[in-house]
Amino acid sequence: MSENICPQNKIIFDAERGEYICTETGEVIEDRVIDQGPEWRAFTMEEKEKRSRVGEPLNMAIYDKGISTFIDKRNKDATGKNLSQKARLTAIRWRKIQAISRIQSSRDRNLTQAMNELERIGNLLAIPKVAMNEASIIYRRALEKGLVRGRSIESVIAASIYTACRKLKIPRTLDEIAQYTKGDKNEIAKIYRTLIKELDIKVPIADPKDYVTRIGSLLGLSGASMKLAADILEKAKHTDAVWGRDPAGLAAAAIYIAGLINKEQITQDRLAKVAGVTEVTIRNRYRSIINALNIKLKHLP
DNA sequence: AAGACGAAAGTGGTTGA
DNA sequence: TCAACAACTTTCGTCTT
Repeated sequence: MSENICPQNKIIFDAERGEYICTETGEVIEDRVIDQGPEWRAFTMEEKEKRSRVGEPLNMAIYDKGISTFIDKRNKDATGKNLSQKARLTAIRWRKIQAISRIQSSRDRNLTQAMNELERIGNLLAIPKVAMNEASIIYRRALEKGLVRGRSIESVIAASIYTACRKLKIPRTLDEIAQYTKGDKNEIAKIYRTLIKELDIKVPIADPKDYVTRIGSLLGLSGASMKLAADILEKAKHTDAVWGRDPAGLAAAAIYIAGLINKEQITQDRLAKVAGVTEVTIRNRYRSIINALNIKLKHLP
C-alpha cells in the first residue's frame, strides 16, 4: 500500500488518529486504519488460537509419549531388574532423542509464535523493515540465551522491537509499543534492560531531536519551526536542562518554544497528547530550556 | 471560555545501606 | 529488605488572553 508513495522508513503511524503519515511531506498515506485494527488483532488472535489448537494435540502426543514411556536414569526394567548392556545403550539413545526432539519442537513453536507477534505489532506501528529484522535477530539471540523462559513471548518481542528501534534511532516510545501488548510498559522496560545487558547491545542515547520531526509532523508544524526546535535542542544539549530528561518531553518543549518564536503557536494540550507527556512536564522543560539558553520571550520574569 | 501557570500531593521504579 | 530519591503525573485553584 504505502511503499509506493514513500520510502518505508519515512512513514509513521499516528495511533491517536489512526493514520499513516509521511514524516517528510506530512501527507496522510492511509487513514481509518484503526477501523481495521481490531479485526486485524482479532484475526491474529484467532489464528493464534487456531494454531495452538493444531499445535496442542501434537504437543500432547509428544509429551504423552515422553511421559508414558519415560526413560529414567535408573537403568532398571519394570520389574526392577537391571537392564542388559545392550538395552542400557538403547535406553541412552532414546533419552537423547527424547531430549533433543523436545527442545527443538518447543524452540520452533516459540519462534513461530514470536514471529507472528512481531509481524502483528510491527504492522500496527508501521515499524520499518530494517527494524523488524533487527528485532527478530535480537529475539533469536534472547531465545538462545534462555532469556525468554519465564517471560511472555509477547513481552519479549515487544522489548525486542523497542530495542531495535532504539538501536536504529527510530523514534517509538515504550508506551506506543506497550499499547498493543497485554503486558504493561514497565514489564517491557525491564526486559529491554535485560536484553541490553545480557546480549551486550549498544544503544545510542535517545536524542530528543529524533522526536521533533515525528511530533512536529503529527501536528502539522512547518519545516522552519521544526528546524528551530532542533536547533534549540542542539544548543541545550550540554546543559542541565536536558540531562536525564524524557526526550519526548524535551522535544515537545522545544517545539512549543519554536512555535512561540515563529508565531505558530501550538497549545500545550495538543502537544502533550501527541508527545505522550503531560502539560506540566512540557512547562517544566520549557522553563528550564529557556533559562539554560537565556531565550527572551515577552512574558518572562 | 480556553489556555497557561505552578503548587502540592501521588506514583512506581531504582538505588544504596 | 526498605527507605530515600528522581522524574514524571494528577489534580486543582488562579491568572491571562
